[in-house]
Amino acid sequence: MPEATGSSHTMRALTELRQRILNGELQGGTRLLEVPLAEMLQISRTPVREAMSRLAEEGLLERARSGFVVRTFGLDDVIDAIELRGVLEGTAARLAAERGANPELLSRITRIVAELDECFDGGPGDTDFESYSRLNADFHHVLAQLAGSKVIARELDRVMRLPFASPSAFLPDKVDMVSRRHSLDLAQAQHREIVAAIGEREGARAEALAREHARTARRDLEYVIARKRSLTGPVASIALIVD
Amino acid sequence: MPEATGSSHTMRALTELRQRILNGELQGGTRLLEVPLAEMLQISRTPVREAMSRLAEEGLLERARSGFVVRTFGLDDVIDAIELRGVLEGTAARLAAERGANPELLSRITRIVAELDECFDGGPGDTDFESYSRLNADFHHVLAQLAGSKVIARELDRVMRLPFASPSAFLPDKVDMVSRRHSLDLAQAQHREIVAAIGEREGARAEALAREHARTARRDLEYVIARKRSLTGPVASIALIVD
DNA sequence: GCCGCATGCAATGTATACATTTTGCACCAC
DNA sequence: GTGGTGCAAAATGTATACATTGCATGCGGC
Repeated sequence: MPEATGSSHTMRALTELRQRILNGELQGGTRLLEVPLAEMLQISRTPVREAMSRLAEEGLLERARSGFVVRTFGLDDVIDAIELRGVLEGTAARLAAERGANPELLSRITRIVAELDECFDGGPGDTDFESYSRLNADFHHVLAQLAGSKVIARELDRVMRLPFASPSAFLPDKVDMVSRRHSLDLAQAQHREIVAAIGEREGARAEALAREHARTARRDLEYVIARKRSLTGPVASIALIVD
Repeated sequence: MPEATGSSHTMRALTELRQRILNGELQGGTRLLEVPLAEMLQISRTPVREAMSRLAEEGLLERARSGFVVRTFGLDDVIDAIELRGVLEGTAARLAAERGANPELLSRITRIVAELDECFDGGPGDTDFESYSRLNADFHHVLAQLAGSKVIARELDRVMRLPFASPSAFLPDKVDMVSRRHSLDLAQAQHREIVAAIGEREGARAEALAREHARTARRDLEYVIARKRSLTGPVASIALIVD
């Protein structure tokens, strides 16, 4: 039985299309036609369809009456997606606190928070952005699982897979590190508080903290927009659309 | 250009497979093989794949390393899905209140609540269950849109499409109407309160009420389980698995 | 001039042949 | 007995030919 999830041509089509959508080459509202895409990628229509189907599942495309259309994201949608992530993470945190979190996961997330601290240890101007970004993603991934609910974790993963709703989408990077270090400090303090609230089984507090944490991401987004600074990551085009 | 969304063979496969999953003929964990399904449905593998892809999008199937597997739902998952619906509806209600709901939608949902009242007018034992169920679905559908957020509405629709998370899944039906009339009365009172809170722009209250409303659905579910009464609707098998 | 139908084109739906790959099973070596 | 390796078969990945369908365009009648 071959891999149904990641065949070579399908995977390439998936990767290429995703990239072209995220970098703005395929703008929102664009209708995707099988034949031209197949010719462009030098493959047959079949893997193109398969790839488009998966991108619809990811939320980057939507099915039209016929075929697929690139989903349109405006500033409102980006803000709502961040809000939604906050709500879902709040729910995950609350349920984890109420039901009692898996001890192994709880110690794992505690360790992640400690490792996040270490990213600042190199010195004030020597923050390890790459490590921070990766560990931050780990934190949110473990948080999604902490409620012990497949349903919650699944939907949270879905929402976080939208690139502009990802926990690291608008993180202050090296360029901003000096002026916006306080944002990272705040976020890290929130990480600690969320884990503490879950450990102390204070559900309501854990939920409120997780929501507030997402609002930090929103403030980072607003900073990016205010500065009209183009992003470097996969969210580049979104930031432009948003602008 | 033909219809990409609802071709005959694909649609038939979609309908048949969905039904066989929901009625338990295809149990959770079952691996779906293209060739046997194509033979069973007397069509080729292509529309079978298309249908399975859409069922994965609906959340009834999940992609395995190879092919698709029927998603497993236990009692925990059903409860979590209802909780999730409550959280999302709470968010929709809160945002609608905070941002100001679309007046047209607000009057529409107000009217739906009034029409729900009329379902009881026929007399104590003459409640129109069909109408109530339909109007109840309408209420929740409009509520999903009331926040004016495509992102929220989309995710809410996704969750509600899971048959056991639908607002009408465990509604007391004719059989229970006498003994469980109070459940419908409570739900209807909550409908009114939610709309009122949104109209009065009390976000936190609207959110809390919507969450509480979902817990009514959870109590209905628990009643069904406690009575070990098999359901008649599309959720029949789920209720059995749950049991 | 306008309405309506027919026709052609374009795009996706469907079927099927073939390629690729995974996986289960058996056999052999250790 | 256990583990690994290889082979075979089954299942999906891929390509492509053909069917179907919806839309646009143009012509003809009214």
